Amino acid sequence: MSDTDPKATRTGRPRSTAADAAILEATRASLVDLGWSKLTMSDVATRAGVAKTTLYRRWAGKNELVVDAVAVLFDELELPDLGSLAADVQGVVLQFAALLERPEARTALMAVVAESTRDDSLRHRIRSAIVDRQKRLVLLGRERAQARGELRYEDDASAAARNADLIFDVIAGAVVHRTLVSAEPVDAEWASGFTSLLLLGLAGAQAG
Amino acid sequence: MSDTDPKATRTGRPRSTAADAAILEATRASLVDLGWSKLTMSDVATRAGVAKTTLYRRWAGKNELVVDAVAVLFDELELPDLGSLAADVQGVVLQFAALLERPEARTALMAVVAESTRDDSLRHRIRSAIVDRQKRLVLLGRERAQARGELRYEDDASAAARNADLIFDVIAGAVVHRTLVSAEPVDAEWASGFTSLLLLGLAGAQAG
DNA sequence: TCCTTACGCTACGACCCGTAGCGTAACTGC
DNA sequence: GCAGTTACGCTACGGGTCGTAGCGTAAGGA
Repeated sequence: MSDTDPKATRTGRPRSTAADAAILEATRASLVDLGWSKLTMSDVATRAGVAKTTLYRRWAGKNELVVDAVAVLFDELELPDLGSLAADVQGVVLQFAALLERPEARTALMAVVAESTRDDSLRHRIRSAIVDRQKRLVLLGRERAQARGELRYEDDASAAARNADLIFDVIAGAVVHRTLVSAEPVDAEWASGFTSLLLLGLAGAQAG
Repeated sequence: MSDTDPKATRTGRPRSTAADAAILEATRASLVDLGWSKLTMSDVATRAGVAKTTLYRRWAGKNELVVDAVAVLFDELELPDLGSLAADVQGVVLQFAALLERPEARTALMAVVAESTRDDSLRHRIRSAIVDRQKRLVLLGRERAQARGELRYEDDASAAARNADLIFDVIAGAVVHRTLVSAEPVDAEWASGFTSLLLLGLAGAQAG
């Protein structure tokens, strides 16, 4: 988690895994009740039933703690095969939107990203704990679409990687912006319109 | 700004407009030097050469102050007519990306959006001070594209409005996500790929 | 049994918050 | 001019959080 030594056989009393779980759970609960800005280390410690010093033995501060506490939420995202690229896109959009409806995710995601603009190590932690876990859905969806014949297999591997990154930023960015900046709901209608735009383009979607 | 009474002829000593400007300037400078999380009201007051109480007479707190301090940056965005829809899209993408390169914008934008998830009045302030000032660019770009014959005029006004909102979220969301979450540069190459995707769609861009 | 590490607890200085109180400054209406 | 009104700078304050240090105790490994 925050250890530098993942598998070293260390002597002494081991860290309490129960405390780990209690702290992360307490952090999510505190995010729901208080939100990012009013969440304090003391409050989390009290909720988790541990001493404040125990938190600081595991995490450097609020930023790192919250990233780890929220990261597990993003593991819930899945990409069931809905039979077509359009259906897959719409499905993942609605799933991601449902995740962003959860108050602990809403308040934490933008906050830690904001912090990460001035903290490289935090940015890397967010990337490995959150961002990369979403990106796999794009890669999986593309594979399926290629197998169905909906998309070509790409020759240039680096161009293909750039393209996957682009699509990832477009999908995730649009949903996040709609939900948190515009602050309007991502419902089936919006997801449908977005999917049309993504697949057909601006002119194509207007014609269709 | 934060006054409820815009034009009433009020008696007494007027608020110092020099102090207003100094405070907002000091806020941006503090954002550059310290970032959102380490910016304090005391620091801003010191930099601006005013008393801390003067800040609180104008703004309820850090959130509102920073929104106003950063909002003016978004007024710099323009949409010169570059002759085609593709060029206009690419132009606005690069402009917005350049804005997000500025450290005061980077660190402030996500932070205030995160705060706004638990503060309705702050969300409205962000909307009127920042978001709506970007949205006009989408409306203007569509008008031009329609005049050129690149896009149809839409019959249903509400559908047209929904569509503009969708496009706005896609463009702004993608650029923000690329810049602040993926933390990779929005250069001409990326802007070009994004524009192709937006105009032609997933399959169309791959073919072109 | 020793050794090592984790834990809970307490206490601490440092800092920031947001407000109150005061005397002074600036502008308006009579 | 002279009141009346509002803004300003300054000081001070209680309340809260931060992150750390020190201590005695608990829980494993050799």
